[in-house]
Amino acid sequence: MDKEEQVIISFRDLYNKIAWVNRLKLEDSLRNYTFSEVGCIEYIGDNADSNVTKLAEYLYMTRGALSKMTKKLIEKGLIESYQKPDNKKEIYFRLTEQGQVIYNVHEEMHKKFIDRDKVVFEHITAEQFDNILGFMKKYDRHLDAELQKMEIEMKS
Amino acid sequence: MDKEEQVIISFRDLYNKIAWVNRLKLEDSLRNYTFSEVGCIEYIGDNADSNVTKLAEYLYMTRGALSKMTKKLIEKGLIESYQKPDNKKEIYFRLTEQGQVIYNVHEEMHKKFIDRDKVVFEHITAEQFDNILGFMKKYDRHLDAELQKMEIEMKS
DNA sequence: TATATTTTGTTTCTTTTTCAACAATATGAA
DNA sequence: TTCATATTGTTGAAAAAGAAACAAAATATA
Repeated sequence: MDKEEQVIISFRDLYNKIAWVNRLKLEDSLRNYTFSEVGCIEYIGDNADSNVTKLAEYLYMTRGALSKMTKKLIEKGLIESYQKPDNKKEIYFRLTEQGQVIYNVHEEMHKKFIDRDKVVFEHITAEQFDNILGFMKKYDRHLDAELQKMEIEMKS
Repeated sequence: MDKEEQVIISFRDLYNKIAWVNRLKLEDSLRNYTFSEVGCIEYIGDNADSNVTKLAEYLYMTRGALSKMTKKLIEKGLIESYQKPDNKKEIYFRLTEQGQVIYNVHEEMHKKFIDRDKVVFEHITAEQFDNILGFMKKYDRHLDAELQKMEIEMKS
């Protein structure tokens, strides 16, 4: 296995472990909400005028799934929907006060995760940080190009 | 947002995008199998004496889910189960010939992904590679310690 | 403008996954 | 050994999520 492959594999395994640990913690402190629901609340709290389509893209789920999820969150009183006078099609969401409480709990947890993992970054220099961030940006752009290729293939 | 947080967020977003792109490609070339099923076949192909419990840990799913999934894969003729003379409880899996075909397709796809992303690693020095791998290893160990802490908390 | 195409959100049906209880077996402790 | 505890795999019911078809509205095209 060459270095590239090693990095990619380690990258995947590490991400999965991080996600797993954080998910356990998160589901422990927000017992009545699923991981997806918390993600949904997080996105709505961070993005004005979020709708089903954007949520689906962010969470890598179908619009159908998010249509149901937002409906449930409205019933639970965590979010509310609204529309704009010039658009009768799109339906946007915002947090209610109760939803904001959940959002804040999530935020706190998120900060705790960052804090918990600070030690790992201890001996990393500013230059190394920039290297890593630069690398990830490059990878991200590369994938965007790949996705565009795939879209073109799909159409033909 | 400080550098640590930036790295973690970018890391998450990048991973999700990689997983998304590769999943689309994979589901396109293995149309009759779900992503989880392919992961299951991959693990069984790579690990001797794999059982429901190990599969569940690897895929971050429940044992129940894998009990059903392996049952289905047996019905489809992709894997087969066996036991050892000295253990009447544990049930192990191995690939059938047909399962090996799926495994090989997955392997090829995996190689293609690595190859597709080679350009991103072009200007990375051997030293940088070691830095990155070292960092990920450190992070991984850190999380293992965290998981152990959580286990101890659970018991009390 | 008129019409075709695309986008958006919802719904129904089906599949996947989880949850939680369970029996069978293995392991550990007295 | 014997008995308590832990592990393993399975099951049925419920929840979560995907797939596909659809209507309504927005956008593009002619």
